[in-house]
Amino acid sequence: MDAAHSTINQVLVTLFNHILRIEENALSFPGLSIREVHVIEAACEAPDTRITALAQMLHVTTGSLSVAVTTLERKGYLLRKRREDDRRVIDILPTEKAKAIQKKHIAFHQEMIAAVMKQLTEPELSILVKALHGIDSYFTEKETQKA
Amino acid sequence: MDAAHSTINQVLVTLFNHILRIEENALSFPGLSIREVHVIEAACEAPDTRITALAQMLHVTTGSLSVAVTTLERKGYLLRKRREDDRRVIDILPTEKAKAIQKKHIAFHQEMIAAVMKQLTEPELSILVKALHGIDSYFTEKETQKA
DNA sequence: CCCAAACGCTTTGAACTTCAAAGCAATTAT
DNA sequence: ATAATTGCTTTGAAGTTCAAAGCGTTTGGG
Repeated sequence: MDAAHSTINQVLVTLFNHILRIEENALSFPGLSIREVHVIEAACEAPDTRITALAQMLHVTTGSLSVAVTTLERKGYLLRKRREDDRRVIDILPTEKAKAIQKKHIAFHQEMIAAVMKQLTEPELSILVKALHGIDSYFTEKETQKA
Repeated sequence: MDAAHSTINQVLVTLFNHILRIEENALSFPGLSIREVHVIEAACEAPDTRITALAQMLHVTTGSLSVAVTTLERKGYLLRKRREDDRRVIDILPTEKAKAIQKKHIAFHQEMIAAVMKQLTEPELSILVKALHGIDSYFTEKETQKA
């Protein structure tokens, strides 16, 4: 492969690995595993969402999520609320404690984006967005093929 | 936050999640978990590496890696080779079967990069590389702070 | 030279995560 | 009414990870 090819590959791979590990550090809270933090975040981003839907977002089975919600409820981060119009359905609600976690996550993202933008001019930024969009739509296509 | 800010955040987050899931699909082989595939890849990228060093690369304990190597050896992907000059040390070697897995991983990357490059002009590409580098160095800095 | 300390890997036991499948309660359709 | 479906929970098994203990090998101090 040619030089540009290999450069892009390199930088994408290392960046990706970096983000994975840094996010793990940024999102480590005492008494919470990474998985649990992800559940909390999903519940914050989509409050009043039922177990099944939340499980789909997180790509786990409802059984797995049910277990996770139980422990997070016990730890004081989530609440179960039975729907009155259909009492089979249970909505998940984040507590204030959960929202505090989410707030730190958002701050982490803000900081990251600010670091990116600081280094680029206006036109460079739009090229970056275009490129990332392009990559993403490629992947979206790929994924819908599989499914 | 302003529009550019939120756009970049959006596209980075969705792209990141896409890559995570797509790579899981692309790298799913019958009889191998994602973790196992990652161990195989590390062993291919750094052949003749001792257990301890490989464990550090993968960010797991030597105990965990020892277990993983045992099962991958049993499945025919890795080999243990005791060093003659220091018989405490064990190097890990990939078998041909492991290299075949790695080959598919590389092909996946090639395809991904090709998709990116196809959508951008030469100067756009260099801006992308610059931007990604910038993000990465920001993270590298962050990480060394923690450590 | 010998023995203690250090080193490198493996084993073990516990904790956690996840899933598939079975179970239970509520709703819908026949 | 009651059978089928839906939504969530429970259960049992498998996989992953870690800390700590264990075992063989090497190194260093006396």
